[in-house]
Amino acid sequence: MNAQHVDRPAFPEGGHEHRGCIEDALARAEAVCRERGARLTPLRRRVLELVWRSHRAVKAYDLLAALGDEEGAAKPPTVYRTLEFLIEQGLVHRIDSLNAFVGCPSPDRHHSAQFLICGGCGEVSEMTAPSIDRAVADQAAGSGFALSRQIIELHGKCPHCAAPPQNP
Amino acid sequence: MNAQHVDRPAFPEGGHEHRGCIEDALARAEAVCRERGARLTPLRRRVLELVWRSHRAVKAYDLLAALGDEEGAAKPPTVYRTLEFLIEQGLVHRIDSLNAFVGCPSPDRHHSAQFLICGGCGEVSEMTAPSIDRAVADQAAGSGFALSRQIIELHGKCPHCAAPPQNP
DNA sequence: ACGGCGATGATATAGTGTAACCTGTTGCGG
DNA sequence: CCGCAACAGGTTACACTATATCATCGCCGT
Repeated sequence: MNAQHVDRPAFPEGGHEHRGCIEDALARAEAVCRERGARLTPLRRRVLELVWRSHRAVKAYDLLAALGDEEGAAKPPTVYRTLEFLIEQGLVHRIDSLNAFVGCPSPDRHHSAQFLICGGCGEVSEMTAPSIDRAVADQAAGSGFALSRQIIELHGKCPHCAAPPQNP
Repeated sequence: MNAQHVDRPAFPEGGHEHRGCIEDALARAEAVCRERGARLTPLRRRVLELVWRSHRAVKAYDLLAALGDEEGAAKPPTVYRTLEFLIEQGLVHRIDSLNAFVGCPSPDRHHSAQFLICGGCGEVSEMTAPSIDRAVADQAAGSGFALSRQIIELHGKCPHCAAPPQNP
């Protein structure tokens, strides 16, 4: 079995074979949609692939441009509708502080998510930290607040960008 | 001494005397700016007052409209520059998930903040929860991530909106 | 074939934010 | 007083983000 997504490193090495990431993401998307009876149409598949072109968050209008390059130019509603579907299915997350979108590495299970966003390389790493969830849930409950959705986006520098560029 | 801002309730009662909130906010702003040598000009003061008209997050273009109503119509850059100043001084926070702005009840001290955002009445409550800060800092450190800014916006229902409308 | 439905296309417009440049004011040193 | 620097604010124009609305297409079941 392939349990790669369980202990994925927070930020992949620069030289990693990214094609594998894309293929894995598409395979998981196929599986998830088949299981749920959701239709992963060619357009949706293509947009998901474009989102996964990097580990950075992608802007809607960059997707638009990328789609326009290859076939009949897409229009904004097409892209936003497609993203809406992908988000509903948990295949993509929206990063509010960037107005941008990033692929979810584990769409097969429901999960809360926190995002580490590197200001250097722009890469985004998703994590699910029970300790954060617990602290948040406790605080909300303590205020009598009925929590429905948490947005946690942490900006800073990833290990590669924070490290001084000197070599060993 | 007035220690009201220390144990402020998460969401004020509907019938509270809001004029006091505004006055307090303006007084704190005056004090903070005087202390730092920052200039709280009439425009900045007016915008801050408009932000504090409610405990909801205010959109930039609503501020724009409110300013336009009363004097020579303001233009977007004016509002955004003013908000930028207020944010730099910690007098206002930006709520990224709403593209909107809310007054900070305790601008006198540096603090991380988490926001409870009610989907019912739209009110926003700021809190500083050390337990959340700690969990976040631990997780970031565990990933080798150098944290610089955290965005934590919690959506749900405030106690007044979550409670069934029945009476005792 | 027909109707219904979901996906996509097309047009238009609303909402959010910034770049670039200019003007006025303030305070300070010469 | 003059000139300068620094900053606040004004103006124009534009870029970017997002949604409303209506039309079309293709698929599926009857």
